[in-house]
Amino acid sequence: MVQSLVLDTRPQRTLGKGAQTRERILDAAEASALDKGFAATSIDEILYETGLTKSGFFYHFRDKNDLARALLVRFQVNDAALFDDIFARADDLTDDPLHSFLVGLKLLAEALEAVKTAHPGCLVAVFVHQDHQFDAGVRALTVEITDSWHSRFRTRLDRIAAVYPPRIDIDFDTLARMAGAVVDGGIGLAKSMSNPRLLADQVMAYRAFVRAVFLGA
Amino acid sequence: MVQSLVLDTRPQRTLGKGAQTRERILDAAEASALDKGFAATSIDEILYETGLTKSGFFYHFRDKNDLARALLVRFQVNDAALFDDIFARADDLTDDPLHSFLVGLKLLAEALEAVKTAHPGCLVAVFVHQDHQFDAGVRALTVEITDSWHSRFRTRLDRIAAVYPPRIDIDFDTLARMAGAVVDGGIGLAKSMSNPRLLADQVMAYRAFVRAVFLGA
DNA sequence: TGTACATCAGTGAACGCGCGTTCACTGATGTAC
DNA sequence: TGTACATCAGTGAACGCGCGTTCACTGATGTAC
Repeated sequence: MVQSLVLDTRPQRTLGKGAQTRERILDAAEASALDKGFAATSIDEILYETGLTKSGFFYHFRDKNDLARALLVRFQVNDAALFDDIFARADDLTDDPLHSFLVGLKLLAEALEAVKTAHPGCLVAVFVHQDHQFDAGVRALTVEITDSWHSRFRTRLDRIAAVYPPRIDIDFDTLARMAGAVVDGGIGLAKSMSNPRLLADQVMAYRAFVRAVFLGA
Repeated sequence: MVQSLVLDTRPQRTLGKGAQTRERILDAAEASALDKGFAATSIDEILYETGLTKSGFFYHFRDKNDLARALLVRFQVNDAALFDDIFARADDLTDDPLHSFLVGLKLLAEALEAVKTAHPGCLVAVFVHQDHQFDAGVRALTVEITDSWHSRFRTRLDRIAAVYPPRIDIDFDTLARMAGAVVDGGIGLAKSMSNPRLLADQVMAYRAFVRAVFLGA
């Protein structure tokens, strides 16, 4: 499914006081949720991190479910920005859709490996694995994020196939979704083995597969 | 990381009364943990499913962490049995290590798709994403399970390479771990999209990659 | 075969703490006239 | 420019429920002699 891409989510400086506090709450909640899951992330803990009082928290979020939704919305926005940024840089380097995609995957692998925190994790994965404690709005968001990854990759694959006829018989929807699955699985792998390198390796393995599909072995 | 393979974990009939109750507790806990995470799985809920009283539960498990450990131990055993079973069947069909592996992956894809529950999920993934609320014993178990998957696949890949020189430049450790990553990511994907087919598709995509590595595109 | 005792597999009631949530209130900042 | 009022961004205290855990006790089964 869809992936971490732990981003720099520090609040922009143009935000007002309230919005800044809100971002600080989200930062603390995200860190804790990635570390031990959202259910185990208590509001008290967030208050300790942010120095707020309980009522201060509830001024910004109606309830804990509202916090979950806000976390995913922010992730969605930042995630999309990172993706677009990386592949725009790749497009600048070459006009060839295949080579641009391969460059983009390499940049993605580097970005994921460079993530500072020892345990990068995928917010969406965290929520998916704790599915049924959230309301429909939260669940719909995880689907939306997953879908947007899929369609971005799918579009790129179609553009490549127009130039390079595929050498391997594989459904493009599956190949597109595999990117998300590999990143997600790679995050879990890197997390459980405490080795961020393993995530980058998985992305590069996916890249090798895409290369083989369009260029042959 | 390592993967679901939701197995048939019904208690064997040779178990004594106490052991049977223990299995029933584990069944209920596993189902709930896969659905909404282990932290959100309350003991009360397990009691409701099993018809026990609270003290009945604590007769079998010292505390909740003890339950977590038991869940992973049982998963580890059943998971290994399923793996061995599937690849033994594949070995019966052919002596060629590559074709046996490809058959095994196909059987694995089928087994994963056939899982009855609408939301198959990976126990290990659930625990990895809730890492830091458990003691060191539980964390060590997730590493152990992940490692055993890796070494099983790695062994098979080495045996294949002795016969089929690889056509694609890829590290075998990474390729071996990719199996777990793809299954894990595929489970998340299937879960968030409510479509078990997506998991089987991912396993088959991995299979296509392995084929390309050793047979070319 | 009967009796004594030990272990197994629980019951029932209570406890206290932490959790998410509410509510009445408040000082600082912004806006209208 | 001063005053009135509204909104923003919170505070402080309390509440009640559910959670994991404990403890004294018990009926059924197994084992020794």
